[in-house]
Amino acid sequence: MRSEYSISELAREFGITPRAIRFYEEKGLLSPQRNGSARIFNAADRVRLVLILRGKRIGFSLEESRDIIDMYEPETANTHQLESLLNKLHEKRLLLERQKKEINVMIRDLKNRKHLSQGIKGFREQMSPLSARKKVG
Amino acid sequence: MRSEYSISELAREFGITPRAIRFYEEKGLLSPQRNGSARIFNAADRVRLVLILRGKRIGFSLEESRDIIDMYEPETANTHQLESLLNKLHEKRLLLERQKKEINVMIRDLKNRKHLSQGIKGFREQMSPLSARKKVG
DNA sequence: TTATATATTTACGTTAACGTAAACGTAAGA
DNA sequence: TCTTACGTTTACGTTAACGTAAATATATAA
Repeated sequence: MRSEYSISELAREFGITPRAIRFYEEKGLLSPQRNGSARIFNAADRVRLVLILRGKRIGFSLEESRDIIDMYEPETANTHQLESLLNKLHEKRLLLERQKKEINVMIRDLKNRKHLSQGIKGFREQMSPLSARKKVG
Repeated sequence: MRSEYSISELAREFGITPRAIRFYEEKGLLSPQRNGSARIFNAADRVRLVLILRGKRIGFSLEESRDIIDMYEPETANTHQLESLLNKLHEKRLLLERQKKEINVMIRDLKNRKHLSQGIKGFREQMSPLSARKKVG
């Protein structure tokens, strides 16, 4: 089994450009060895790249992914950091759940076109309690 | 009940800056009336702003939100467009569900730290079927 | 009258995540 | 030897969604 990869091999495999990979290195998320000036990626580098791309799909920035990657490194991972990362993941999940609910609301709205009749009132109470209260005070 | 708002009133109410509102207008998502040079927003403008902000929370770009807003306009909304918007919303929901699943995987991974033992193999089969097949061919 | 708050337009700055191009070196194959 | 494919570094360009600042106008309260 292969354990060394060129930059274009990895790029092809993951459907990204060499430029992207170099960019990740520039940002400190990768640090492959060199053969002269050419980069040589090993299995560990490859895993890091996988984590970067997974992070992207989840909607993490590269900065956030960096933390995740560090957490996957046995040496670096301390319990406190692990907890904080788990918290971030939980928050992200909550965010996704909220977004999903909002989408469901919109889909329902559009399907029965409620907004044409009582939409505005609905919006008021749902999204801007301040203005709803303004009517009273 | 109020039916006209200044730019700063809306800004305060929704916790955004006047600049943001002007920007939305610049992008064609709002087109309030004017009193001389000063903008005057009515109830309909307000609803559009609500939709913009809802779109943002869902994770839509302003361009995408523009479509949504148009869809909420009785005159503009034709059945075909409505269908396509619903499709976009469904896709977005699918994306969110996929992201949630990936997050759950990461949380589980981190909790029992599976990646330390069989992590790399797991990644291969899960994320890069091409390379998994490469081992055979 | 001066200060304060509000409004406008114009325009340059900022962050993220690369894209794109230039200028160059190297190795393999026809 | 010429082309092709791959690699490098440097550096400017791009999109999105505003932030920030400057210069200006207007109204109102002290």
